[in-house]
Amino acid sequence: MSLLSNDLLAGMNPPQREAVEYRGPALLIVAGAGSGKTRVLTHRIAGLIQNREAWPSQILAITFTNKAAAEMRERVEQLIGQASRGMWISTFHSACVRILRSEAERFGFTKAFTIYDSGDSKALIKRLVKQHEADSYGLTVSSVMGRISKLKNELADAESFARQANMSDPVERVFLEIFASYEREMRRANAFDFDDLIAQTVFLFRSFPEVADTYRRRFRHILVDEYQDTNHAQYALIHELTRPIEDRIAANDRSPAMLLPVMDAASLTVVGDSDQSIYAFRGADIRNISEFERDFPGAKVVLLEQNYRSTQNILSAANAVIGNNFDRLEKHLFTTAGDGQKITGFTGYSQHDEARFVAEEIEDLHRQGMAYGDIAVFYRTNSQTRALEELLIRSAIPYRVLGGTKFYERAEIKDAMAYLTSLANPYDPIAWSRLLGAPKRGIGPMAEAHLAMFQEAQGISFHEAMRRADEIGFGPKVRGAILELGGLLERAMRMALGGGGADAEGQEKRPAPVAEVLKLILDETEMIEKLRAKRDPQDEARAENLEELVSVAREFDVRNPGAGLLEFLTEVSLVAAADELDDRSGTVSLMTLHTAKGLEFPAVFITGVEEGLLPHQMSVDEVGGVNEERRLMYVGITRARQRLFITLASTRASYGDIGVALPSRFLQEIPDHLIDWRQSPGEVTSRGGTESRALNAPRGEGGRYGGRPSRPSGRAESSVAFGRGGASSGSAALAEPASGGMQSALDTWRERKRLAKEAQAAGGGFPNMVGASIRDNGDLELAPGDRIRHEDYGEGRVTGITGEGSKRVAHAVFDSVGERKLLVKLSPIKKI
DNA sequence: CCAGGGGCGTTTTTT
DNA sequence: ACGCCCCTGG
Repeated sequence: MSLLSNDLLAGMNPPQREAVEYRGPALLIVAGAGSGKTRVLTHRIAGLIQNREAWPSQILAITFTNKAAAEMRERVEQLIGQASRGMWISTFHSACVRILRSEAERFGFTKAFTIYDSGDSKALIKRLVKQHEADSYGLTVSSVMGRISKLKNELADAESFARQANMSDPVERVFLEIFASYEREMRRANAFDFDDLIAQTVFLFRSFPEVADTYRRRFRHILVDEYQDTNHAQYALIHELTRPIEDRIAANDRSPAMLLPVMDAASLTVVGDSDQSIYAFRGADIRNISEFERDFPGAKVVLLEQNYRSTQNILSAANAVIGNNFDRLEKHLFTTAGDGQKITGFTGYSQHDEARFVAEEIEDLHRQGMAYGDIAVFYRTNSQTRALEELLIRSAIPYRVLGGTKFYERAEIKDAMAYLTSLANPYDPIAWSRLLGAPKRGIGPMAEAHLAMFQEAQGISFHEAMRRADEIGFGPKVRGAILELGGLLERAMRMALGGGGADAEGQEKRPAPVAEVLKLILDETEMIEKLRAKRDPQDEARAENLEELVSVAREFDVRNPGAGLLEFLTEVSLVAAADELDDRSGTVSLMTLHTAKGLEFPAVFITGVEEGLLPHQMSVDEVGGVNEERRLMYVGITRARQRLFITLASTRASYGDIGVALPSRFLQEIPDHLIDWRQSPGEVTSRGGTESRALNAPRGEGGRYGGRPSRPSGRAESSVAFGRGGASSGSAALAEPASGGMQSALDTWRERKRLAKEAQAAGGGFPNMVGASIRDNGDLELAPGDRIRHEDYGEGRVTGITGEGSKRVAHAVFDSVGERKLLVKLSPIKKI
C-alpha cells in the first residue's frame, strides 16, 4: 500500500523504502557508509511534497556543510522541480543566522551583527588574556578559547559557569573574568562567534516562547543529516523545535495542568552512523544518536546496511577495522558488487618516498583511463601535504588541496573584508581595528586607543569617532589620515546603503552591488597597487587574491540581485573546506580525513598510516581517543569505490627532525589477505632501511610484516625503483633535494609551490605550472629519442614532448620503471 | 611609526 | 622547518 508514486521508490531495497515511507513523530535512520542515505532523505522530502502532506515552507532539512546542503537541494529539485523553493535546506549555522538576523533586536543585538570566525575570536581573547595577565596563571589563548567554546557547546554562559565553578581556585576566577568580559565585548561589538550562533538561538527560543512557537508552527518536518555529529547545543535546538505548541493563555493560570497542547510536535527524521562520528573533539556527542529512542519514545528505527559504493574487499577491511571498537552497535555492511581488486599497500623509507609512490600510482591509474578528478589523497594532518604536493608538482599531476589555509583566512582578504564588515557593523572593534592598519597609513596603536576611548565615552560608532578626530587632538599627519579614512568609510557606507551613484530624481534606496563597494575601497586605499609596488614575490599573489575577491563579489551580485552586504558577509563567514569541491574537474583532490567525510572517489589513497599519526599521538592519551581515530580510518576506507591504497613511511620528519615511524595498529586490524603489499613495512627495514627490524616490527603477532616476499604483481620490478633502484641516488637524494648539480638549480619549495599556484590560476589547464622567472631545467632541449638520466628512475629514453615553454612535459620510458611523464622544468633529469 | 631580524612555538582534526 | 610575534634601530 505504497503511499508514494513508484518512481520515488524505484530501485530501492526494503529498508530504504521503509525509511522513505514511514510516517510518525520520530524516525532514526541508521545509515552505514555508502548506503544511499542522501537518496533516502531527498526522496522522503519529495514524497512529503508530492503527497501534499506538507508545504515546502514546512520543511527544514539540516546538514553540516554548505556543500551537503547544496547537494541535497539540487537533488530535491531534480525530483520535484520548483516545488522545492521555500524549503529551508541549510546548515545548522546558516539556519541559525537566518533566525538570529530577524530576531536579534529582541535581545540587544541588531540584525547587522558580525559573525566572528575563529581568528576574530582569537584576537579578542588574546587581548583579554593580556589585559587580565592570565598567562601568569598558566592560561593560554588557545586553552581559554577551547574552554569557552566547549562551555558554549554545553549551553553554559559566564553566569551559569560562575554558579558551579570552584571560586577558591584563582585560575578559575581569572578564567571566569575573561569569559565574562568576552561575553560583554561580543555584545558591545554586536557580534556572535560560531558557537554563539547555535547557543544564542537556543537561548532565544527559551526566553521568548512565542518566538519559538512561530518556528515550531512553521517547520512541521525536520530532517537532520549526520546526526552523530551534533553537539549538545544543536541537540537542544532540535529539541526546542520539536516541542508541541502549548496554549499559553491557559498557562497564565499558574496551573501547569492547563498547559494544553494545541498542536502536535513537528515530525523529526534523523540520519546518522555512530561509526562515522569523528567530531567529539568539538563537542559532538555520540549519545545523541545512541539514545535517540530514549529521547523520542516510540521512535521508529530503520537500518540501512547494504552498501552501494565499495567493493567487498574494501568493505571487509572497513568492517574489520571498525569491529575493534567494542562500544558500538553491531552493523554488517555488505555489497553485491563483488570482491574487486585488493587493497594496495606501500611503505616508503620517508614521506618523500611515500609521496613518490602516490604520484606514480596516480599516473598509472590515469594511464589506465581514470580521470584525475576521480582520485583523492587523504591524510591525518595538514602538514602532510608538503611532501605530497612536491611530488605531484614534479610529476605534472594536477591537484588541489581542500581545506588548509582558506582563501578567506588570508591576511589580505581579511583586511579587505574588514572594511565591508565595518560598514555593516560600525560598532565592531575587531574589524575596525584591522582596517585602521591596512594598508599602513600612519595610524598606530596609540591613535587607535585614543579613538576607541573617545568612541566609548561618547557612545558613538567608530566611524563617527573618526569623523570627529578634531576633538581628540592628534598631530596633523595622523589627524589627516584618520579624517581621510573616515571620509572613505562614509562614502562607502552611503553607497552600500542606497544608490551607488544614482542621484537623478527618485533617490534610489537600493543598495549598490557589493563588488562596487569593494572596488571603491580597494581603489581609494590603493591596497592592490601598494602590494604590487613591493618586491616580495608573495605580494603579487596577494594582489591577485584581492582581485579574485572582487570577482567573488561580482559573482555573488549576479547570483543574488538586490542582496546587500549582510548576505555577502554571511555567506563568506560560513563557507567551509568541503564546500570548495564544486569544480573538481580534472584535478586530484588532497584533503584531511575529516574533510573527506561525506565524499566518495573511485580511487582513494590513505597516507601516513603510522602510530602517532593515525592514531594521532594527541588522541592516544584521551579517553576514547583511539576509538575516534579508528572511526576516522573507517571513514577514510569507506570513501573508496574501487581502488584503495594504504601507504606509510618508516621514518617521518616532524618538528624539523626525523624520527622512526611504526605501522599503525589499524593496519594490523585489516586481514592479511586483503592487502597486496608492494613494499611491506618489514621489507623496508630489512633491505636498506636505517633502523633495525626490531624497532619497526609490529607489536603482537610478530613477523606479520617481517620479510614476507612481496606478492607477484604486474609491477614487481617497479618497487625496486621506488626504494633501492639506482641505489646511489635513491630516496636519500630526494630527502635532501638541494644537494648537488641538477638539484641545486631548483629553487626552494615555497617558490615552486607559489609558481605552481600562479600558473594554475593563470592558465587553468595543467601543466602550465611554472613561471618564467625560475632558473632551472627550462632551457633543456629534449627531443624524442634522447637518452636521459633521472635522479630517481635512472636512465631512459624520451618518446615525446608535449606542451610548450615552461610547461613542457617529457614522455619517457625508463629502463627500470617504464613509462613516465615529467615536467621538464622541475624534474631532476639530465641529458646523456 | 615601521621594517627587518631573531626567537619561539608549533601540528590534530573544523562549523 | 616554518611562520608568527616581539623587539630593536632607523
